[in-house]
Amino acid sequence: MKINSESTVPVYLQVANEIKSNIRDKTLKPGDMLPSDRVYCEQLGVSHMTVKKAIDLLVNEGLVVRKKGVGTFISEPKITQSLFTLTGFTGDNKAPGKHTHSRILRFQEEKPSQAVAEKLGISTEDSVINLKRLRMINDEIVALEDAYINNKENRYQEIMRHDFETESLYQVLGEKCGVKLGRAKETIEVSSATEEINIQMGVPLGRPMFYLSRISYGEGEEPVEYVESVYRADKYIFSAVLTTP
Amino acid sequence: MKINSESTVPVYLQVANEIKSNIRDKTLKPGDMLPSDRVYCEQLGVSHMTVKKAIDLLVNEGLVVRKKGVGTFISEPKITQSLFTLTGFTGDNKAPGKHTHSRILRFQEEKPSQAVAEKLGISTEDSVINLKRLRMINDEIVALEDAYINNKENRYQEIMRHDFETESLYQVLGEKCGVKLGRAKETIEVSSATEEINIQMGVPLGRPMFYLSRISYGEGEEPVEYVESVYRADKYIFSAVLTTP
DNA sequence: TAGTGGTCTAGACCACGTT
DNA sequence: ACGTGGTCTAGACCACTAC
Repeated sequence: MKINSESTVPVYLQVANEIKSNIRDKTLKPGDMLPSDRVYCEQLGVSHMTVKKAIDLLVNEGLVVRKKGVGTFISEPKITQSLFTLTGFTGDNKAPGKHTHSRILRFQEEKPSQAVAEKLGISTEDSVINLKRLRMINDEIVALEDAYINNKENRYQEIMRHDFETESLYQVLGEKCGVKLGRAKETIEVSSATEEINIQMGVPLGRPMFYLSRISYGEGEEPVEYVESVYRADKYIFSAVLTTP
Repeated sequence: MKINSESTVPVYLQVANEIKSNIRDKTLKPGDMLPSDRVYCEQLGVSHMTVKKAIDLLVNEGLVVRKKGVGTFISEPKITQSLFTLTGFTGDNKAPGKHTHSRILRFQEEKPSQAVAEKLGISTEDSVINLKRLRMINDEIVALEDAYINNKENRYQEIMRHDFETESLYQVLGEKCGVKLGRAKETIEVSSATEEINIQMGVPLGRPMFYLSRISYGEGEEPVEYVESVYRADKYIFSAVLTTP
């Protein structure tokens, strides 16, 4: 447990590696608390800022989680989710000891923005249903989903009569609206948490996040929904089974 | 262009937003250089460390790129790549004014590790061909690919006779080995750049990266290759077309 | 040589959660 | 009240790049 300040390797990196090996050696388990920043300062003889930078590295790797006023903890393993399934978020996360629910942030019929209208192949005078939900697993916010359902000619008006805190959108679409989703185009990128994400999801600013964008089509190739989602990158692994045509 | 130090909004965030709006207002184009850290310090009346933290935010968002001893520059837009295509990296990035090539880091026949053998459904006594390549677009390193090809009973020995700095692995597999890839299982997660990535790809430590893992199967459902890839998250958007069975 | 970004310190103050 | 992490400073030194 020594820092070599003569080394070309930055001190904060030496500290980060030191803590990493501490984690491995002592076989700390998920949920365990680490020594505080100040303890590391004394033990390693470096400044507060340097320890902070080192631990920030581990946070961005998803190894540990910091809680203001409480401490730093070894984080839980990541969740694996299919990129696209008919069951969606709800069905995808059915497992023993794991319960999911949603908090609705917005649920209304409206006229689409130009961008949304283009994605759905409709006009800005048509109707869409906007459903914006926080997604939770075991009461922890893990994702934010902002869905726009193509409601041209009020074809899916039925949707407005459901409660999506508990019901699954895909289930209602399939069972009540008679739409089978056959195909989807999806893009995935990484960006950092915006102020809105910070407020809505409680994720610190600048933390890397998955940004997914998806257009789902019915069996007749007509666009049914356009979704923009943000997932916590420290908690998710996405999986896909791909076939070549 | 003022900083309100009384605000509950952290100064570094105000600075980051200030710079963001500067970027938008002055319509700086990709490749343009930003004012130096010290200029921002004076203009905004904040310390070096605070400006650095603000700009680090933008760097992690992929908005700007820092070059040691040179300056900070507006970054180029992201590359979109399919999650899985038969053409692979080479074919996927064929576009006017865009040329791709590879640098081979390792290319050898060997006995697989336990982990690789399991993925390919073979024994550690069988043979695999390990092909590790840096992937470049316009001479810039954008990915590192580490592929293990199932060479049980020397079925694809042919591969060793090719030069994968210029040739495409999938093309050789298809045309010379008579293997058509029919299906693939892929996982995608985000983690930060390790020391190896830092050295091999020249990406600063801790920067978020896409980590992809893929097993590709031939038409007879036998595993053909196992690949672990790392992509620069500031440069890539992945896209997929998904179908429900 | 001059300018750039990168690291580091010692100490300050804050907001937060637990006790 | 106390300990936690979060922010911020003023100044220092370094390594790198360009001229």
